[in-house]
Order: sequence, then C-alpha cells, then structure tokens
Amino acid sequence: MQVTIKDIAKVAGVSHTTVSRALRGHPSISAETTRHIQQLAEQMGYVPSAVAQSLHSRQTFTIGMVVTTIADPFLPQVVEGVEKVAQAAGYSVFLMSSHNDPEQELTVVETLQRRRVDAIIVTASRVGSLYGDQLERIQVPIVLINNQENGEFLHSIAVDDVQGARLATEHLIEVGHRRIGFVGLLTRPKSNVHRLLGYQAALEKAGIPQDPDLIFLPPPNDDFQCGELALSLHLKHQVTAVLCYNDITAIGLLTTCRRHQIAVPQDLSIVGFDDIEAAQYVSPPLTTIRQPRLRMGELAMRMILDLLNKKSVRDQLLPGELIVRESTLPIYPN
Amino acid sequence: MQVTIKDIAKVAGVSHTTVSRALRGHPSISAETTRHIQQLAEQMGYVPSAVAQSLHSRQTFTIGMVVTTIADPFLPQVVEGVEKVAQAAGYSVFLMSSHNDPEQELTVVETLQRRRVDAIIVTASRVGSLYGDQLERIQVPIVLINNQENGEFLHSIAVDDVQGARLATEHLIEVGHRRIGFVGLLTRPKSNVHRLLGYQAALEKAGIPQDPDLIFLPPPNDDFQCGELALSLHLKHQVTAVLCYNDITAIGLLTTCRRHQIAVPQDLSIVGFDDIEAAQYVSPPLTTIRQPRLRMGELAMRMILDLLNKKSVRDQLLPGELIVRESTLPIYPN
DNA sequence: ATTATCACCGCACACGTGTGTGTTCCCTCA
DNA sequence: TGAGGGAACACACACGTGTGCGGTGATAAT
Repeated sequence: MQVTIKDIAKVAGVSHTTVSRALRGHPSISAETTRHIQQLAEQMGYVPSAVAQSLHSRQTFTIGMVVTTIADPFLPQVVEGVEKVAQAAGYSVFLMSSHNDPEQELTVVETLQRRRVDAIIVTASRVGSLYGDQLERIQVPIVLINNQENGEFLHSIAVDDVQGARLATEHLIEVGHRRIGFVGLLTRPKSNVHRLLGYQAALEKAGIPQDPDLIFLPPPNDDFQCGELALSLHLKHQVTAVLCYNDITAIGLLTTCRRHQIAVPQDLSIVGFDDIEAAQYVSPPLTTIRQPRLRMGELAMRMILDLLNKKSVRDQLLPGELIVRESTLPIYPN
Repeated sequence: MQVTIKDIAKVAGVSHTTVSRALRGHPSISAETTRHIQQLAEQMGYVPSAVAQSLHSRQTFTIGMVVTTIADPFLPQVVEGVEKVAQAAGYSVFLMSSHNDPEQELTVVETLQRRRVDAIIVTASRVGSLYGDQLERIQVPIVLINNQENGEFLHSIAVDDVQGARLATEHLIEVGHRRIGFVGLLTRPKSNVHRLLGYQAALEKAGIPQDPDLIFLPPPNDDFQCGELALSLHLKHQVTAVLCYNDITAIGLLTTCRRHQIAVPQDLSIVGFDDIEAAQYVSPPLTTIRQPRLRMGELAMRMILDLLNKKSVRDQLLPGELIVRESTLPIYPN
C-alpha cells in the first residue's frame, strides 16, 4: 500500500492540508514545519499520486503517440525525439499502434480519450479522411507528422516531399543521367504524388522530356517487394538511374540487382528517400534524401507544448537533405 | 469540457449513482432506465475517465516500458510485441527512455511510481546493481528482458546466449573453419560472458585449441566502431571467421572489410547475433543468430498479466535460431 | 483593554467514479 | 389491514490531492 499525505499527516500530527502545502512549499506554512514534513515524506518513501493530481488539476501531463507500427524503421527516431522533449517537460508518452487497422484505430482514439491525454501526435497515417471525425470531437491539440491526408483543421509537421524528390532528381541529372525512372508507392497517396511532382519538376527544368513508361507504380504490396518489381524499369526501359519512393524500396531494388548481376552503381544508379539506419549499411551504401526524423519528433512535441500554452504555432515543412553515398555514379565518369 | 456521469444524470433526471450502475449493467437498475441512460451517454459523447476510475479502483491498467533508447534496432520489435498483447488486454504502455544515464534512470523509475503503473518491463539494462534498490521498493511486478545483471528477485525473459553463440560457432566449425575469432562488447557484461562461453564450448567440443589472441574485446565504444576495430583479428591473427557480439558489430566489420578489399565471405566469414532488420539487407546478407524479439515482447507482457492475476510464472530462457545467409562460406568449398 | 494585523493551520469541498447502506414505493399474502 | 418483501433508486462516503475560506492564538497598535 502506497504512502499518502494523510499517512504523513497522521505521523506529523497535522492535517493533510498542511502536508500538501508543505510539500509544495506554500508560503503560509512555517519554515520549520515545512522542513519537518518534507523530511518525513522522504523517510516514509512518499511518492505523490499522479492519478489523484490529474483528477484534481484536470491535466494528466501525458500525450498519446499514435503509430502504425513501431517496427517501421522510419519511426523509432521520431518517437525518440518526441519522448526526449516530453520527458524534459514533465510529460509521459503513451505509445499506441494502429496497424493500419480501422477498428484498432478507433480503439486507440477511444483509449486516448479515456486516458485524458493532454495532446496527441499521429505519424504517417491516413488520418483525416478515415477517423478524422473522431479526432475533431476530441478537445485536445493534435499534431500530425507526415500525414497522408489534408487535414487543414489540424497541425502538422512534414518533410518537403517535392523539394526532396527534386533534389534527388537534380543530383542524378547533374551527374549525367537522362533516362531516370521513378518508383512510387500507392499506399502513401499524398507524399507519393508530391515526390512524383518533385521528380517531374527537376526533369522539366533540365529540359528532359517526360516518359510515362519511366514512372512505375507497383500494385500495393510490401515496400521491399515493390522495389524488386521495379527492376523492369531497367530491363524493359533502359533507365540508367532510379529514384525510389523510400529506402526500403530502394534496398529491395538493390537486392534484386545483385541477384541479376546488375552492378550498382555502374549499370544502374539508385536513390532512396528517408535515410533510415540501414541505408548506410547496405552495399553499396545508399544515396538518399535524409528526413530529419529526430528533429521532426522534437518539433512535434515542442509544437504540442506551445499549443498547450496557448501560443500560436504554424505548420512546418522541413527540407530534405541530399546524402550522397555510393549507389549513384556519374554516367560518364570524368 | 468533458461529459461526466453527473451531466448525464442531470439530463436523465436521476442520480449519478444510477447512471454509473446503468452504464455497467448493474442488475438493480431497471432494463428500461438502463437502456435510456446508455443511449443518452452515446448521444452526449460520454467517455469514462480512466483517471477517476483508477483513483477509485487503485489500478491504472498501464505498464511502464523502460528502454535505453528506442532507436536501438533491437528494441522496436520487442516493444511491438509488448504493446500488442497489452492493448488486447486493455492495458496501455508508457514508453520511457533511460539513455543509460543514471540520473535519467532514477527519474524514469520515480515517474513510473508517480503514475502508479501496474507493472514494469525493462529491457537490456544494467538494472539490478544500479537502481535495483529503487525497484525493490516498488510494489509492482517487474519483468526484465535480456538484463545484464543477475537480479534473482525479479522475473526475466532472455535469449540463451550460451546456446546461441555455440550454435553460431558450431556452424563455422562445420564448414571447415578452425581459426575463429570472437568480438565481445564490454558494455553488455553478462551476455558478453555468456556468448564467449558458448563460443569456447563449441571450440572445446570440436577439439580446437583456444587462443586468447583470437578473443577481441575492444574498448567501450559505439557497437559499429567495435566491429571496425575487430579487423585486426584478421590482419594480425589470420582468423578465417569471426563471431561478433551482435549484428551492428558484424556490420561494422563487414563495412571495414569492403573498404580494405577483403572479400566476405571468401576471405573472411562473419556471423552476427540478433538478426536485426538490416542483417538481411547488407551485402552479403548476414548469417546470424536470430532472437525472437516479437515473441520476447509478447511473452514479457503475458508474464506481467499472469503476475497481476497472481498466477505463478517461471523465467524463460529462449533458444536462438541460426539463420544462414551469405556472409559465411565453407573454407574449402567442395 | 479592545481591536487590528498577521502567521499559521484546519475545515470543507472539489475533481469523476464506484459501492455499501439505506429509503421509498408498490405489490403480495396471510 | 397490516406486515413482509422485493424492485428501483438516492445518500453518503471513499479513492488522493489541492485550495478557498475561515478560525485560532499571538503580537502590535490605538
């Protein structure tokens, strides 16, 4: 059984009110009594109940972090950033997985309501169209990270997919490629379109005619398998370089290339997106667009804190960063 | 402002007691009233307060999941398993990082006490010697996953490091290797020793004399860098195969080999431990010992549930599984 | 000596929910 | 017709903490 302020009060021979005030340093309690009670609390191993405090103060100092699955290699760093800032500010994080299952998503939202979280962060979900109605009912701030729907009524932090994809494509053009393929993923509708737009913008700016055959949208599938299927871009359409929707897809393509004796980057250059951990470990190490995952998590939580303090915030669109490794090579090395 | 049972009571013209009972289907409330109130609750968007319920019932249906950092590639799957079982059982998970910082570890433990979590799961920490005293004070069940200290008073789930390392070493011996190196990590004292024991047991069983020079314990460092440093085993001591403490270390070694034009597996065979995601993506794909991470998380949470139900539980030592990929090769291919 | 001032502390209630113990009303049966 | 009983609900309190307000005693001011 846990020690309460009443227990301390009984031992100290005062009311629980006095104990409460002494522990919080209230000025109307004499210095001596305060010291005595604090010492007593220490001795008795008193730990205040956040539950009772929450009931009274109507804040829980908890936030809900909703992910599809924490096993997605993109997410751990984001969560790390969120947790870091949250902990420093005295908040704790409920981690909840939705698994892209509509029923579980509803359960998650309902659970967060029951738990009276002070705010919610949602990553890479199709929130907005699916269970946006549910979310609007909730009275707490919500921040979306890389969401796949336009929810204007909510706050968001996202990477600039257009700029990132353009940067990657420009890199390929710069080193001499002209037949450049794009591998998209239909499971991420919004950012897929944006990355495609960035790819096209770079081509257009360079005066390279667009060829619809070079845009490959595999049927919804495992990200890795989508990359494997994309080999046809090289075999059928003779592209010399490919921009993949993300690193997993790029690694899938990379793996298939090895199996088919296609040398990367000599025969085919490959660029990914995200810069997950594994990107630097594959061989050849993957050229990619880095998303500042840790910072995105930190920013999301900072935004939450601002919202809770009634400060005004504005949505953030963060630039991607080109990380040149060894999976891309000038087509005509000089 | 959230709807409470009192609000419903006012609208329905009954006491809040009746509302409470109606919503829980108490038999002493008439069927008609029950139906009416439940319908009213639905309409008014009532969501019960877990905070108030916790205060009354003295259970929070939350558990604390303590990790060093969620960015460790070993952990996401474990957390996934925990969260999955927890959610199905109506529990929510607080994710807390300790960052191997003693001060933060204390903060974390104190926070979990304040939050009145029903149980705690700790992964791969030096718990027991460091802040074990703190943990013993807590009255809730604690389960450790792959802990690095012997805390006999606590419950644990761990992979069989001895068996796993023996399995890996036997594999190398079986394909013809006799000069086999071992790369350990001093940052994980307990499992490091166990894996070393497994390695030695396999050598002994095969009648291969032990050579202290082949056991390499790099100074505490980044796991990846430890792998890089281990190249000396090959350069100085002519080993033909190396068992690395974990996959990150193995990948570090792999990367350095590529840089030094050492062909893997032709010149050097490498075995890792853990089977993290990246292991299958590197080239050559890494032969390793798989830890059933998802299942370990599930088992940990199931054990928690059993403990909360006063069932007796026993510690689990799970076998590792040899995953043969392409980083190991017979020394004399036939 | 009476009142004002002040330091210090306790009473009572609130937060939202759940439960033991009444309490009321109606019906039944001797 | 009165007692007994049961159905249906309300009262009051508890969980642990925090706070407005009022009270007590001592000292200072008039």
